[in-house]
Amino acid sequence: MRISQLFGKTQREIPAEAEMVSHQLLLRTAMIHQVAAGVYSYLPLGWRVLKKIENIIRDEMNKAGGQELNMSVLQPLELWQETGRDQAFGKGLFTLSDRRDHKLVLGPTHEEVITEMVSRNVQSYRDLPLLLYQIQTKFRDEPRPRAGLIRVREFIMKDLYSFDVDGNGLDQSYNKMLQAYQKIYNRCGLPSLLVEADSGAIGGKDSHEFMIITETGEDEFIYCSECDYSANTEKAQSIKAKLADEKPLPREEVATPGIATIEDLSSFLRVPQNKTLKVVFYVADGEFVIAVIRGDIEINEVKLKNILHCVELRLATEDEVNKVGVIAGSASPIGVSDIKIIADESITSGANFVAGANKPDTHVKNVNYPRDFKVDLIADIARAATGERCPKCGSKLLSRRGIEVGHIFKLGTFISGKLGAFFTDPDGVSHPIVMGCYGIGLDRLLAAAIEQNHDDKGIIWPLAIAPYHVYLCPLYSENPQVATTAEKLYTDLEAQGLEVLFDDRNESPGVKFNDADLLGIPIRVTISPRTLENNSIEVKKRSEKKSQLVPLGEVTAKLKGLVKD
RNA sequence: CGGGGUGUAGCGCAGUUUGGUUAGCGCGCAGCGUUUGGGACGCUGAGGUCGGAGGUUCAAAUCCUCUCACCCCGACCA
Repeated sequence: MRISQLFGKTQREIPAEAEMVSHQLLLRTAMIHQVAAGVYSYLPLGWRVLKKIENIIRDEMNKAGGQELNMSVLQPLELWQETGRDQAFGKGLFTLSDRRDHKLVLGPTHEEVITEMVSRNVQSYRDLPLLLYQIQTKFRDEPRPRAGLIRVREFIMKDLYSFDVDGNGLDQSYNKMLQAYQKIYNRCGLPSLLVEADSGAIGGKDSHEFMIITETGEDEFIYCSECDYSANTEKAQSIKAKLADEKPLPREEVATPGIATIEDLSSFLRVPQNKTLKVVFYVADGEFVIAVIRGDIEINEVKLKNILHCVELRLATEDEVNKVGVIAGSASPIGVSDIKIIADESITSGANFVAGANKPDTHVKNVNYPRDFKVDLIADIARAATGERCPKCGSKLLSRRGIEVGHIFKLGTFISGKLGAFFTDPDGVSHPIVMGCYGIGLDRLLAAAIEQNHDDKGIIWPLAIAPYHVYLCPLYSENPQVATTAEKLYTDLEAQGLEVLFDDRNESPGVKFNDADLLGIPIRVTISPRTLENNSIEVKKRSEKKSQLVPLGEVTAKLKGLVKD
């Protein structure tokens, strides 16, 4: 490709709206163009990268035994109502009405559609197992699209669905996918990490995410310093150090004027934060709920949501809190009887906590559970944190940030059961098909690749997903020898199957080199009168500082070798 | 949805507080010339509904009201 013909121009300046590096670079290299919040178009360069990622994924899916198909983007809302997942997805579903006022959704995922289709085509255990997938645009009306391609409302996903006769079969399919995913990330040049995850709105039991580690990632995960345990923070089991037992003392009210936060309370009363109780108000599907946890620990709302089996969980508003009659800032589970109270396990060890008094500007010392208050349920609703003990081996836990670039789920039978996808076993007995689903967001993987592979000059593409292999960069191209050498090399390299971006512009060396670095093409080939004096050209890898002169006769072979590595 | 912010040329910005002539600057773009191993220079030129609507005023990018879009922080997730 000649740069002079390429649609899309590089930009010197960082677009004001872009904060994340991948977002900035995607815009500066003209790989994407924003159409609306969380909606982007791809320009040729970006689309090439996406296609490379797509082909790697397709190849690995096929190798794992997957069959590619393509399903409709439009889906009847009724199908979602049958599984109840219209509720779970809630406002995230893009819905529309047709001319007959039939409600349709733009597919955010395809469990319903594929299961319905599978139910018509699978009757016997002999038809199973099945691995079916597609690579297709998905729509989710995200509450907050952000960071360029990291979180968008329209995105390209590879979604594979597995259908098995039993849990054993599901485990095998799941493992196949797990390994295929690892191969995909490796082939893309992106080391990934497998972490345990919550299954969220998709549903199901076991679930793992694939993380690409970057400090700017939006997900935090916990991992063990010794063993292989790792989990998304929202999923990670939290094992808090137990507090020493003490003799329970009599309750005692203290005035705490103007004290509303745990930090203030702790310093005002000179009590460590882990000797206080924190109370947080939520509304779960319309029901007011109180969560109680030790003052030094954060509540994990994903766990809380799962325990409450609710669809929507949000913090209660001030009005709602007032209406219920608890006093924000001095709230307390003491004496509360008609509201559901969920408490974290952390309140069961230690004694003589400081808690609110449900009176303005007043707290209570020496509060003890269960002596002083009752709860409806004790559970792990705590956010795991660095420094805690590993639930598997007891070693110290650490945390890192990353970008979730893949997520796999053991769905089980809850969708097939509801949609009537059954098979008959060898004994003639009917069973629901056991399902799994496996997703990769291609756009996000692209963004993550940049997030992980860049320097202050621009992108450093891993060879396998680079838009082009070679940046052909003639300097002083009005020099006839430079021009003819460049043209010939361009033709030769393309004939050899190398993908060449030919900077045929009449620009200064600085402009060309800077664009080469910005675009991040893995190999740069410079031709100038200076190199031609030595009957050679200069070859430089984007990932390295050094360059080397290569005799003209050896260039093609040399570059072919570099691209193979 | 709650909190914070920004909308002026393709991009980055100034001007808005304190209303006042033809709305500026840099980059980029077009033409000509000189240049060229890390974002060259000169000259000439094109390019604007100042996000939108309404209002106040002799006069609005600037003040008021409403509205839209986008970005950032939280709930969501590939």
